[in-house]
Amino acid sequence: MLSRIEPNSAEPVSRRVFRELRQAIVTMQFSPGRPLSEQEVATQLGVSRQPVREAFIKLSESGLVTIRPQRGTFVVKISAKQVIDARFVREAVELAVVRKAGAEMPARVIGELRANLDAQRAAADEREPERFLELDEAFHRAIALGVECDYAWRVVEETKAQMDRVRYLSLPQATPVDRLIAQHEAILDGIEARDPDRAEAAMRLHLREILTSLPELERRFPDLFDSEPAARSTAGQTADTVA
Amino acid sequence: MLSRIEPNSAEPVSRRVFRELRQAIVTMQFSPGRPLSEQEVATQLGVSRQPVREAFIKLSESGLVTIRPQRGTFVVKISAKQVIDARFVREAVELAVVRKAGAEMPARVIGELRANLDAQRAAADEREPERFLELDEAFHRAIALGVECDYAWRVVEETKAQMDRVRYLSLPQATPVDRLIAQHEAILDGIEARDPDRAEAAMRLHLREILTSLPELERRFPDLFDSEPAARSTAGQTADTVA
DNA sequence: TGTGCGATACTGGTATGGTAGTATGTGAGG
DNA sequence: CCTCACATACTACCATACCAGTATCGCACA
Repeated sequence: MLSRIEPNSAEPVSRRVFRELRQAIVTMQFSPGRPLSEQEVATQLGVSRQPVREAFIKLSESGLVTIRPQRGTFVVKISAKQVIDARFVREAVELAVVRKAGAEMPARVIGELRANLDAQRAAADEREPERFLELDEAFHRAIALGVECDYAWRVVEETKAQMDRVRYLSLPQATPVDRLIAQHEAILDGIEARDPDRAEAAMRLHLREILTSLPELERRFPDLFDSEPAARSTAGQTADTVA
Repeated sequence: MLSRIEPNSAEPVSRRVFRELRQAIVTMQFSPGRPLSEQEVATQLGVSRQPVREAFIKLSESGLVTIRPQRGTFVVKISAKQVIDARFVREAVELAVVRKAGAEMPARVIGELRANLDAQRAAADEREPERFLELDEAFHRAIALGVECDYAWRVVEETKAQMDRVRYLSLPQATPVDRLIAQHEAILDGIEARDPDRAEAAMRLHLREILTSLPELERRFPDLFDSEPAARSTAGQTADTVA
């Protein structure tokens, strides 16, 4: 399941473990609810428990696993509320970003985005959904970084982690890729036309897309979803302020 | 400087260390640029290096320290760009939240917010700026949680970490607390009037406030600020996608 | 047959030792 | 006096060992 970590040096082992596990989780190779043992993962990857432990900490910070002391570490189940909340934040941030892009996106980046769009079409023609997902992410990232919203993109990336699992879950089904590409084009048109309102509207429409498949998926895969939306005992470090 | 960690049990030591250090950093007890040694912090707190190390990891995830392998761990200097970026995200999220609040905030929470506002005035009268900061945070949090935007608040909390250091830095100077309270009231009025546009406008005005003091502070405390905005080598886990 | 208790095999949390890499300071040579 | 090499004192990283809880399973007993 997990490939052994070679002493590639240069990059810390803990980071590699983190990347490996993160990838496995968002691509649904590790089912929600699955227990992850420090010991087990460590032996499978051929490293000690320590780096694995640190990777677990980062994953829990990202909200992908929950660490229950003395009990175990588990891949968090997909929570409809969590996905909706993440989408809310993502929409808020990306709308602000795309407005900025509509106002001041440099021409050079617009060219890159056009090229990316062509690549998306190619990936769609050749029926390579995974490749399309990569290009999709790159498209959104290029918009954010194009107007120097690095931190904003970092936040979006985190919210995406939640939503990506849903996307991978809906991959086998017919994904209306053409539809998504058309939406991307509308966004880019708005940016190129220097029309923040149009760009924002197009982006808003685009980001609503994921909500359509959510109820269907929750019905089809009930055991992958968190049954009750209560009990948020995740990572949330509480700033202990008073009322 | 740091109080020893008593074996209070129940709560993991690493979490307590994290809270302690985080507090020390955002309140500027630990100056930006200051080196933090695992060994040193561990002995000062009377714990082993391991929990300290884990706390460092969480702090680096929050962007409050940078871990440079084999070199050292340092409190990150305040970066004007970083603050501006964080503010951008915070504005995007909180505007969306306050719009939602303007549409569907339950009356009960509005009552709580009124009470909080009174407490803010009391704190202002009694010249207790730190208490005011607590109430300020509680005010914003209550708005977010009032419309069940838990995750959104979590994101805001993270962005706040960056901005709070600036606030603490500007505390000794005359802080126009009355002005802030008036802005809070305007926001709440907009919510109570069920007028999302008004609430959003008030919130936007409010969140711009921090930008006013930033250049002044950067001029007065140049050594606390990152000289050049380049070299973002923070926590950013890269999703290695192609162009 | 059903129930409760206890041994056992886990879990994550903490402590500690060793290693590789980096900065720094010092002394020799120009 | 300046420059460069090398010893030394750090650093974070990784591995290992031990600890304190938790769940589970089986056996004794009602």
